[in-house]
Amino acid sequence: MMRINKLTDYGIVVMTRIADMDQNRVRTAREISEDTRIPLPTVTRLLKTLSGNGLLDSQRGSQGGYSLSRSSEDISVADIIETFEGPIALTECSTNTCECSYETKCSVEEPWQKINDTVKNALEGISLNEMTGKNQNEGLLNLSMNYSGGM
Amino acid sequence: MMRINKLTDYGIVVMTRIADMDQNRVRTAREISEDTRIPLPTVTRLLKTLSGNGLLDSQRGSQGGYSLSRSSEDISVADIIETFEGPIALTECSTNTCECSYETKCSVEEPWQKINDTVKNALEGISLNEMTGKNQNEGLLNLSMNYSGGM
DNA sequence: TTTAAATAGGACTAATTTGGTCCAAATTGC
DNA sequence: GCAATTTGGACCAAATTAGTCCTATTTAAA
Repeated sequence: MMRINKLTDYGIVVMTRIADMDQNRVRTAREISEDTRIPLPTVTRLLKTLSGNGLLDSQRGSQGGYSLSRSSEDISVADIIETFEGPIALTECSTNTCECSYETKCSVEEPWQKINDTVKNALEGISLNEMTGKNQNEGLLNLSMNYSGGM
Repeated sequence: MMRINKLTDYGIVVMTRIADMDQNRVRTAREISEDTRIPLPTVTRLLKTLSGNGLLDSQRGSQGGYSLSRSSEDISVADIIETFEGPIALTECSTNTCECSYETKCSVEEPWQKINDTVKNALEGISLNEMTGKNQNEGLLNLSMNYSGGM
């Protein structure tokens, strides 16, 4: 059903949660696990991935924890997805130099590029801040898609 | 990597191939397999799915085969994807009545709706005709995305 | 009326990916 | 030194996906 992975989904939940909380204090994996009810080992892994990719800052040791590496306005949904799934691309064709096994595929390559770009733009346009509860029901998420193609 | 499934990808290749060919004659699974180099059993299955979902017309028996059920301008990439993967939705949350296991997830639901709509619109905007070799390099695929959101 | 060429439907298996857990090491503050 | 954390990586179980195969049905033509 053309899904993002469950872990990516959790990743967004976790990031949203961190963005929602007081920014003056780091959050431990345990706290986030309790808040979100996602099992601790899984949260641990999510946080490691997120900090490894620079979306979170981490502080080790006692009193350590995680915090956003930059403002929630400056983190996009695309950033989070790419952290877990690599470059946003619906087909293999569009990522690397296409090694299509079946010849016809390649005639299809260019349209796919554009499709992917569109999807990517859409996801880059949503900031983490917009995912938080802070600005609910204010119609802040105002996404439109103009298609002016056809023959 | 947020992919569509391989079979869906093949499905698009197969549809593109059929659209590319002479429309006055039906095509057999065997022919399409030879053209695309996708193994016959797999092609067979793809074609069954595509005709079962109304994207192809099928004619049984000797001299039978498959043909587009409507003009290639009237078949979108979204149609093909949905045939293989069901409704286009990046998260489970957005398909059915959300049964989120983790409470925070739901605050995230509405933004996801919009994200999904955007992706869906993008894919509905690409016709099968535009995927064919018929109109290469004519800049026919003119997709743009306007994001007018933010705080 | 028989036969050959097709599609239709569904069961089944193998391969791959994903989700989730766990352990040992390194770091830090008290 | 000790306790609380993150870090890194290995590992297994579960779920999904890809691919194959078999049998029935339909149709055109010899």
